[in-house]
Amino acid sequence: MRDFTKKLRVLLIDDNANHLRGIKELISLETSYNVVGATRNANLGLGLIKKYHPDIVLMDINMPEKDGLQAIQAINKLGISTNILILSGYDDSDLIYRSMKLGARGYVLKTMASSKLIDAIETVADGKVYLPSVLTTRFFEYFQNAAKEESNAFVGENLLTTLTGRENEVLDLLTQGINYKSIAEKLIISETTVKTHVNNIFQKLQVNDRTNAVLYALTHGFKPSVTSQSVQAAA
Amino acid sequence: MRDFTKKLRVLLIDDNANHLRGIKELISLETSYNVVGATRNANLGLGLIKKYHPDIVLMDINMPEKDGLQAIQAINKLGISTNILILSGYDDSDLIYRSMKLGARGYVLKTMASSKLIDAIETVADGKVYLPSVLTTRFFEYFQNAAKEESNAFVGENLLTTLTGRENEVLDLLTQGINYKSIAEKLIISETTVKTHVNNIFQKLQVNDRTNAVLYALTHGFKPSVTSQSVQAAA
DNA sequence: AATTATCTAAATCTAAAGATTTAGAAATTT
DNA sequence: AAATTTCTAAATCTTTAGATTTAGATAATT
Repeated sequence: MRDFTKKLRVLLIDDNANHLRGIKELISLETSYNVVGATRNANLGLGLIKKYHPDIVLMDINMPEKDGLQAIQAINKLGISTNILILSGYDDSDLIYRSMKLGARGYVLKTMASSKLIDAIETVADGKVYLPSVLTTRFFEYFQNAAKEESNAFVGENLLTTLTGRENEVLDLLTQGINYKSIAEKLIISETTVKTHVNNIFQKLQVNDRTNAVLYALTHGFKPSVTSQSVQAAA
Repeated sequence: MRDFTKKLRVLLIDDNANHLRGIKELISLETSYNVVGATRNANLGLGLIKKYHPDIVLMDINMPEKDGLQAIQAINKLGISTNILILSGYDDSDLIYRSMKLGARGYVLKTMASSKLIDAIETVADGKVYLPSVLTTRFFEYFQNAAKEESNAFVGENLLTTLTGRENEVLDLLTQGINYKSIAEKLIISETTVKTHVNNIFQKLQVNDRTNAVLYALTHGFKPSVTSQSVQAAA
């Protein structure tokens, strides 16, 4: 959670000197903000971020070539908990999408009212995400599709529930592509016992070989019941 | 896209008679809306939806028991292009999450200003999604996690790119858990040829058996290059 | 024209996987 | 106490799977 007793430290990156000045003035009007730096160059910006660890980086995406997107990646690779808010002149849904995918936390159009910009800064500083509604829709629909696929994995009875604890352990190792011998070593039981378990698994999952057992497991939400895992770690 | 020459047909469902009346009046003030029905019962609402095919269903989620969530599912099962906007007294992030997962397109708190409600209706009617910022963040982060996992599948060189066309076809069938004999039949080549291909695949993917080949394929974004698929469909 | 990549195929072999039956020990449930 | 489930194990057998070598026919490239 954000500390409201301290001023928000903001860094500006915009290759257009006029914009840079304008935004700086606009933000300086807010008493709760502190502009720790302003630069026209993405690389210089990176250095300043390393130096000052700002809470928010306000960055223009329409900088020389595709520097903007690369800068987002570079900033996130620093491992600093800085939230990136993108400023853009264009309402390009695909550009926003890519920016967000690379790790930006908000997107504001330059044509928007300045109150919206403050709104966005507050939202992003608060750890939340600020997006145009078109993009909210896009991300949501991505989620909904994934949720649908996920639920498809659970239609009908899930045969995985019929497996015993030991069978789950064996299936876990099968899904890692391990052969009988190694499974026996890992579980410290004989190879014939493993075969017995595997055959029981096949019958329960109604398959005839390990490949289909693994495929069944992966498409039906198999999650190993992390039993003896810690013990095996040493092996 | 929405047809702006026609009035938006809105249906209301809220078990509280006072709320129902209030919302109805509020919406009736808007000249571009047309309330085609208002009911206090979710089941009755379902009937009205079937009858009138409204553009928007404004529904209270806090109805008797968990009827609200079930109603969302029921409405979507009708296969009618109705957009559901949820009204709720509680700012319960998890309830919103589940509502949206089940197919709602927007969520508005009853404590919000009426202008926000109109905003939400417009947004949802426009085919977009309307969400509180907390939820926007949640959905976005879901997306970002997925995107990260996806990109993890492509770190380093992807050995899948070294496969020839035929090898891709064979691998495709391997990932379906099919054995040598059936693969040979499907591709109308001899079993020994299939073995040759499979061995070449193993070497290229640096694995020793089909299970690991399949696992490699699945974790590295393998998408069969849909070549002779149509031909095999008959087999 | 020569080289290389790809697809095809056979033969041979070894190793691994899978099927099936039987059975004892321990833990759980009825 | 009796019955059932689970985990263990062996023996035996059949069937795939996988490794390796060799090689002819096209197709694509240089």
